[in-house]
Amino acid sequence: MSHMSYTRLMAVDRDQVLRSAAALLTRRPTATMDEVARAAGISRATLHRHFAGRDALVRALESLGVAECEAALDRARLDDGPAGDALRRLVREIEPAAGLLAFLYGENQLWEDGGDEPWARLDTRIATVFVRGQQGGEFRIDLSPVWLTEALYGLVASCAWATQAGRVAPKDFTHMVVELLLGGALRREEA
Amino acid sequence: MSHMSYTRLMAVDRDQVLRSAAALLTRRPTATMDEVARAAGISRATLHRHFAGRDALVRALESLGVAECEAALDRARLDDGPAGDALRRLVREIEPAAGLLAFLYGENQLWEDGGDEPWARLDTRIATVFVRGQQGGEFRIDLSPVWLTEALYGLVASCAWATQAGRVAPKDFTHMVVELLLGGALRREEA
DNA sequence: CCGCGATGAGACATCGATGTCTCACATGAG
DNA sequence: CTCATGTGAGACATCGATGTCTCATCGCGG
Repeated sequence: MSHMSYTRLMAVDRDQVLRSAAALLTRRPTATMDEVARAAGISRATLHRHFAGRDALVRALESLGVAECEAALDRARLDDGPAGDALRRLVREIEPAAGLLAFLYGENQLWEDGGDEPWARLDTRIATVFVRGQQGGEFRIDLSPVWLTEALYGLVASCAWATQAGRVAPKDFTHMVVELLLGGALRREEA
Repeated sequence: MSHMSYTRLMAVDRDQVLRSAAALLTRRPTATMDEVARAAGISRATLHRHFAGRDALVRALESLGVAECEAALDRARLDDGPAGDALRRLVREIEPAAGLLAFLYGENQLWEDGGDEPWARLDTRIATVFVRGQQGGEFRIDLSPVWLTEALYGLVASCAWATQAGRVAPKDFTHMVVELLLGGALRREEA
């Protein structure tokens, strides 16, 4: 069976190529197809056999990012317990994908026409947590769920970049993002 | 005097070109030099007479952004009164430059080697406010001033993009940024 | 051993953006 | 009026990245 031989002889794992591409493009968003190939340990020709072009590669990375986010959302069990705790779990689960997310976040700002189709479901699921927190009296209602969702993406990306630049310790990632998003910079009143 | 004639005959104002370039690149970061020229109402040749190349243009925009930020910091009187109020004034004063800042913020993430020279002084001035707030017991101390500074940039850029995408009302810009940065999503205890 | 299929290396054309140049035109100073 | 200067329009070469192609090689199954 051709499928059998394909599976067995394919020396390079498509998913593995995708991972290394994500790792490289996270650090250098403008990396060349040739650099991506070398980073994956394959030739440019083989890379092009897996992904028709740069657009296809980026779209594949987008799918990967969306999938990892969906998985993180699932693991975070957003509907359980207090919304604040749900958010903490979400950021903790999403941290491993933060670099990839930051790359895709920056990439999306380059496209005038919002190609947001793959992200719509994700946005909705996240915004739902904020809505739940607001309705339960846990979150303030003067910050719209849409903005809170956007701010979450922004803080994750910012912290990922700051981490890569050495301005934030990797071990503090979750704490910095979640505590700022939930509690803000002000000290809580010692009531 | 050649200087006289230069000043009087120069139909296009260099600063005006810079402004329109900022406005365009804020919306479409990948805009062509030709598009930038047309947006400024001049030809590509004239644009190139003012700025040696795209790099020079971007660097000029960076200088403009830094200058506007410095001016905003001055107007905000960061050393006066409670640090929280200083932050509110800062975001309010910086809002007009938010689009340009967002463009430059995204642009900086594309360059592997941090060309942070122009921003260092700015970062320091902003971080100083957070330090002051922490020392005065106004801000929590588990979020580093460096991260808070980075988060401020990130939230400003995120809100600028969200505003452009129609996900946040322009009139809410300052409130959304400053309230999230200072207070976070959680409701304050009704102590 | 033979042959198939995947790979690597490289040549090649293409394409978009950029930088440079020339030339004609318009406007204001003298 | 005449000339100088800034400008617009366009041609032109260049450069980097990309997409496509060919060919030799290697590894494994038959």
